[in-house]
Amino acid sequence: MIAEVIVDVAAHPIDRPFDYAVPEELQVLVEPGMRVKVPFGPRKVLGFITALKDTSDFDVSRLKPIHELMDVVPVLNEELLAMAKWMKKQTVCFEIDALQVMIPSALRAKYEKRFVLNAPLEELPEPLQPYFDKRPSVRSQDAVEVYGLLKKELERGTVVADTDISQQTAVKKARMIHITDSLEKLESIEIRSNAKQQVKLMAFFKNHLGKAIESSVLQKEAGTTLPTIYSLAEKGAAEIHNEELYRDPKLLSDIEKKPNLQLTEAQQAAYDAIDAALNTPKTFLLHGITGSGKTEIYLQTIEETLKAGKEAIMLVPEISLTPQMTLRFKERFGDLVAVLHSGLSAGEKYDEWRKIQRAEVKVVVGARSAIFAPFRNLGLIILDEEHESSYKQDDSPRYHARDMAIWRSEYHNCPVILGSATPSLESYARAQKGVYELLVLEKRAKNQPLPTVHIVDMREELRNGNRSMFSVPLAEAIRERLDRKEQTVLFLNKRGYSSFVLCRDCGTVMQCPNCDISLTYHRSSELMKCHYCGYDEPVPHTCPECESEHIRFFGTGTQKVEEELAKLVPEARVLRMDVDTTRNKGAHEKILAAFGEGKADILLGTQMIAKGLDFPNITLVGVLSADTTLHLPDFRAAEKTYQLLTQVSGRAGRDKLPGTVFVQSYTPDHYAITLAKDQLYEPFFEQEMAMRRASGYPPYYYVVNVQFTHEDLMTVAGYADQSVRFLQSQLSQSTLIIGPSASLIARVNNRYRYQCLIKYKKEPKLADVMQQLIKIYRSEWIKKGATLSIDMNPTSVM
DNA sequence: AGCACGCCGACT
DNA sequence: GTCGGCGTGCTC
Repeated sequence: MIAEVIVDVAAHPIDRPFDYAVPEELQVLVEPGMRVKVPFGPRKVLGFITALKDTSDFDVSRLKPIHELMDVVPVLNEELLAMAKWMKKQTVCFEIDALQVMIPSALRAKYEKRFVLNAPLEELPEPLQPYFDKRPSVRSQDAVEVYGLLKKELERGTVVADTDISQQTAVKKARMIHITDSLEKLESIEIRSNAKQQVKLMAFFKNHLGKAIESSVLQKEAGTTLPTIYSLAEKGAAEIHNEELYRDPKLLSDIEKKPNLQLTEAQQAAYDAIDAALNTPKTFLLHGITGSGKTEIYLQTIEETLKAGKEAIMLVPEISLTPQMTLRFKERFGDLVAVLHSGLSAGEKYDEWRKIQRAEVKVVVGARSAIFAPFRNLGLIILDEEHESSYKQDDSPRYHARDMAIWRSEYHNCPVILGSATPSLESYARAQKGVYELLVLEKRAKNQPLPTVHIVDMREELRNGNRSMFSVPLAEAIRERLDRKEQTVLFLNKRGYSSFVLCRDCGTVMQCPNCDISLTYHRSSELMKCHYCGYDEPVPHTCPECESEHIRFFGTGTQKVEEELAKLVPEARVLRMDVDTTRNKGAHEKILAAFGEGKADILLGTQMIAKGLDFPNITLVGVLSADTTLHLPDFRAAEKTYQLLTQVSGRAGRDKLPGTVFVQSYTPDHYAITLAKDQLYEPFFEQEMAMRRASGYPPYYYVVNVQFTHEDLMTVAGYADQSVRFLQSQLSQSTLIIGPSASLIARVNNRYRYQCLIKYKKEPKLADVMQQLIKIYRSEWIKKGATLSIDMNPTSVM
């Protein structure tokens, strides 16, 4: 028996299956999808079995045997193995990367070099002996001081090198105390009256008959110690076992089950359409304005799916994956729900994943990578906020969760729901063409009116002599809310406001010496940091160029606004939410909870407050500058601005009190701003489509971004130029190739970056041509220290 | 990617 | 003479 193995080496020449002999004793056990340890050249690596067969094109007598089987149950099933192959083609990535992204990070291998003793200890030179006298091997990193000696011994053969392959986390085991369920038995046990500890514990036992409690929890709750527990256990009051345990971040027991809500007519219509298609691989685009009750439709269609004995995946953007959000699912589906999000430790994620693999849960709620949940009988996939760019992974494998969802829906014959208040142009265009079925919710579920949006022309403010960040009408509105004890949310677009140091005499902005980007001022550490390469230096007192002392610190965007706000309304209680104040685990939730409880009048924040903020007392939303996203050099700038404004406006007036929104802008007539005012999606779509058609961008054209990096500017420019010429010769006439040109950030970590953009409508040879380009790169440029990265359908081209 | 092999310069 | 620099080529 022969196994095809994809080994854990991400490099072009290795990116294909290697054949290995399956040892006799493993033949009954092996299955595709299991991980194996295999010899690969002079070392050992981890790999995935992708197929089993009886013959090989390779010389069978030279096949090496599998060294060790890492799993008893496959970690990937046939579906996911097939999906990885497709993903490799689709996204131009290594197959091993596609496989790795599908399993929890805890199962990914860690490699550690070791020196293993291969002769009697006495044969080693004296200084080496202490390293081996307790153990037969020593970790490479623990023996740095004696590398020279070890090298000699390696040559003599008294010591051999080896790689230790381990995974990060294993199954968690715990000591569980099972209290007997028989009160009689407990009462029959005699305890000496001076054994006070035991008496106390016995009382606890009597109150918790038949329960199983983890030993450490029991010790805390009952105020006892392990020996006491053991003494009672010996008398028959309890049994003690070591058991596998899930690291359950939260106990579900206190969550109250909640019934379905009554659907509105529009919701019902959408629900019926999906319900009728539960066994077809159809994609729906659910276009519902903010607050139109999309989630209730999700919940009820999931319920139908479960009734049919199938499973469901619910994807949400990472930032909306808040406790309130997941609570709604747990209220409906109880412990049939697994939640996967970045706040979990690797071990916790692994446990949630195991629940899915063992079919103990039926619903997964999670961010992007939850699309790989190893369900076998998938009945429904939902992507909420489908336009979010976080559904696309921005490093290899550069996959889009939407594409993966549609692939799985075809495999399982089940529908996909793409939900959004502001669909991506791609999806809406597909819905118009009939590729997706469009479902529309035009009204808010509780029939609240949309908030009133005022656009404030900041040029006018400036002309009237107002140079602050707050326009007169916004400032007035804020004061009004303070008087009425209502809440305000102020939204600051972080980009464009990042904090830098500027010399007011010569205009110098401090730059990173390794990257073409300005350094960011970090107040907490008093350092200037580069966000691209990690470089830092102390904050200067004088300008490094002209030695002037007139240097100005532009504080973090939100910090600066906070200071101005304090001048404007000194009496207001302000909560600030940005990367600085949410760095600690749980800080995000704490700030939101505090705001929800009315502990502050104003919440000031960046992107992260645009989503999921749902408090009845918010009646005012201020967007301090709508322009910052609008003028980014990216074809999606208008789309992103429209989405953001709609999203942010949706935070106001979600309950009984009507909401008001102020959008400040220097370009108040731009269609992305005027049309977002009344959430006129269709007209926005039409207008933006016209722009895209004129400039040849998605959805009219597909885009591929090819980026090159090299230490030397001329070299990388040369390679980019050769590539463009090669691509032009291979691709069809109608395909446009833009560039090569320097990337927006032309240098990162002392490497110059060049890119070109391929825009095409139909290009059947594209995958082949990209492979050929990789071949050229492999045979010539890679040796010279260049890198090449290919991004199919990038979300942004900056 | 990582590791071994192999061929040339500067040291004991 | 040997140690060690990194170019080249292979990995079932």
